[in-house]
Amino acid sequence: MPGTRRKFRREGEAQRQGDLIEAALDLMAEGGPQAATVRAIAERAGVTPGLIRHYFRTKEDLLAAAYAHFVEVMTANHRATLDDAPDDPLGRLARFVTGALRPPLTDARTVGIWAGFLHLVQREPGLKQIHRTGYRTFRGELESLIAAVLAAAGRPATAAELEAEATAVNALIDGLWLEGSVLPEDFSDETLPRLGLKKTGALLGVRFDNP
Amino acid sequence: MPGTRRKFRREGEAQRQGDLIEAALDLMAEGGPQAATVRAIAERAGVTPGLIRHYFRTKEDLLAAAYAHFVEVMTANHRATLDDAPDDPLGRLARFVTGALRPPLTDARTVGIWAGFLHLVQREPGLKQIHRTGYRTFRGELESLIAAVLAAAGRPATAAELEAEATAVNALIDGLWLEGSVLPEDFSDETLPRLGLKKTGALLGVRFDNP
DNA sequence: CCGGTAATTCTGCAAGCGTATAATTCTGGG
DNA sequence: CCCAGAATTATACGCTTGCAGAATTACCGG
Repeated sequence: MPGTRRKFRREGEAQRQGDLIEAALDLMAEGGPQAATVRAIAERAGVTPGLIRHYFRTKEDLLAAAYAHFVEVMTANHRATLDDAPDDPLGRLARFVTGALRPPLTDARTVGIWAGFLHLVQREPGLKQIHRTGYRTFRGELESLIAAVLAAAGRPATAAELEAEATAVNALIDGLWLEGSVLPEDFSDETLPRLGLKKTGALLGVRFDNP
Repeated sequence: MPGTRRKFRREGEAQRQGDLIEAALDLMAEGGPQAATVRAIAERAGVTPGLIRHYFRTKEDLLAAAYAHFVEVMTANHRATLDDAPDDPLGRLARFVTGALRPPLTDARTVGIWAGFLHLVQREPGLKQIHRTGYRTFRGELESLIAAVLAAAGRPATAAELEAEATAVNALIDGLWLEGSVLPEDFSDETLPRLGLKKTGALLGVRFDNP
């Protein structure tokens, strides 16, 4: 009975690669590295396992591509935060901070993917480089936003001071990101952005008037 | 040739369980869940795989015990931070914050274990409970330290204010813990505790005089 | 010094893993 | 309309995994 073979439709390379990457990220978010098996990824993408090797030389290649995509999307989302931002430095920093503490940047999926990849990122130099670049970009954006705020407040800062301020605000955001993602039931929707904004003000010695 | 069988020494239950737990945590820190296989754990503990089943009903049981131990040790280390602390509220909070940002509480091993267990903790209610309890303990300690500092400064806080302050300081510590552990080469030994202390002061509106 | 027993090792198994490759089926260009 | 070639599925292999149970060995009490 030759009719038992599964029907399929041909899709473009970009589409299939994208589906596989998305499936890999979903599984990594839900169950960590253990859940992101070749067979599970293929099934989630609506495809048989063999196809993965047609688009990626190895599973590790697929995971590397997935991580790169993840970092790119995160960076783009952070940037998009400033799309409809006002012109004044305080307003821009406020958008950036609050945006970082709302979905899709702060949620269980994001931290799940982050944790799932952590060991792979530490081990593979290629992934570590991707991680560093993404981190530096975020950090640089934060630093220039803070520089503008301090300058507007008439308190220009040296490079070292600026670095310290950015590290602290960065840590505050990361910590709230972590807590809000791991224990989401402890924080209702807007408490995280509000708290992040208020305490960023405390760190920098400025006041954000408008919520 | 019956002499090929491996020599061994009998150890007490506590000793062997402890060795297995330590081995599991080491492997989890180094390579995540993928590395913490039954065979690898046994080898690291200097034992054959079968013995694990003599002391733990299943691998999951061993991992749960390992995670519980990990949380206990972390909690004990946080407490020990206050052992030789001064009496004044500012000094006590300073000890707590700086202690949390130094080894063995802040290092690559700790965050590796934390990330390695994350998905298991989210999935298994038992582990989630252990995590919550550890988190609440840390958080409670921080809250009472902050309460004492604010009271001494003549600025007593409501429960809600206190909770917000503790959440923020907690986030700052967590964020610095994360960055310092994942990118240790970016922070020399004492910058993390110093920065944490200074910025905790900024968050609470107090000054820590003595470094 | 010796037997009983619990700690430990050894061997084996079924399932799942990533990968390789052969066999099919869809689809666009003539 | 059809056929060439690429996209996709199917099958198979060797390895690793967690788990189970039988076989052995170290140690304690007499």
